[in-house]
Amino acid sequence: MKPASRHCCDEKRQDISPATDRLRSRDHKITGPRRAILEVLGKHRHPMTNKEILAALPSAQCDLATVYRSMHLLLKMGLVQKFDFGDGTARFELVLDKAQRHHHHLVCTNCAKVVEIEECFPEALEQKIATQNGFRAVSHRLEFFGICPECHH
Amino acid sequence: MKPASRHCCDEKRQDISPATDRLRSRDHKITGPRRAILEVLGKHRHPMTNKEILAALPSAQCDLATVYRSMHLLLKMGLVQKFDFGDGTARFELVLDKAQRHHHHLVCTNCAKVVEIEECFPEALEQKIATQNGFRAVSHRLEFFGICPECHH
DNA sequence: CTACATGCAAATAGTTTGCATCCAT
DNA sequence: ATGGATGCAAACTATTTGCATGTAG
Repeated sequence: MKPASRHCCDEKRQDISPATDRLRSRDHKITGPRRAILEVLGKHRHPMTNKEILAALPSAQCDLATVYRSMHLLLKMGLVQKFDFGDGTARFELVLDKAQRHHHHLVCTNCAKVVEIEECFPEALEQKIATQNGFRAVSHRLEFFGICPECHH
Repeated sequence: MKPASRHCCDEKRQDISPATDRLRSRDHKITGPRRAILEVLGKHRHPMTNKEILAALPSAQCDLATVYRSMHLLLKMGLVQKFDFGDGTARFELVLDKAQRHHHHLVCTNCAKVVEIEECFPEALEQKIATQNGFRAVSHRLEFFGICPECHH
């Protein structure tokens, strides 16, 4: 995945107040970096790496370590979802409502274009896998890869 | 995933000659390290990290870099399959016959026990996802996570 | 005021690579 | 003999952490 992911640049940006409210309610401070990071995530609604988030931050910016720490916090609070496209770099997406909580992606292995996928691994099948093996609290990690329309001549 | 993955130690070890034959046929040398690595993979039939492979090598061993280079080669030759359990470390499994080519795993997030899963994402559904988005050559990466029987008291 | 958050730099961990030497063919 | 393979060390990338300082509440 060489080029930075392509997004159909940033439609509907989200209101991040539900996120800041949640942070405040659990005694976390709403600092400049945190607010800026949430705004970036609310604006770019695609999986972003920590470096991409940092680069998208308005002028002043903050330290990369702060982005990492913020993502840890947001992840623990359930405010972002973490994705793994198999290239050794974590990506994050803001989660503000239940609806968008669990979903997957279709990634172009040539240009890194990302499409959000609503289909999911069949619940009944997952349940069967869990039961057959005596596992509890089973979840899955699923991403699709292929060549996008624009990349096959 | 703190502890090293637990395996129900190493049943049926596989004959690796199909692999060495294939390497030779494509003008790759069968060196000591390569043979040893293939034997380790044939013996431990579970996803192994490069470090685990190195550690499992008989006495003399070789350099970690050689393990990495060997896995690249074996992957390119289609002789191993690469898995990503989301902990930032690649894992590999020997692939000697078509049957075992594509499969998934159920991983205990507590003790790292790994169970091989035969179920797969429904082909028709994947095809639909590909078509709907105009993608070609679509594949998927899928792993299951949960708590194994021995880890829930 | 005070605990939590941040910046900075150093430390980790996984993986890759340059280069001189070695060895399978 | 000879080009690919290896060992060793250094380089890289992503991520984490210690510590002194800064600031939200």
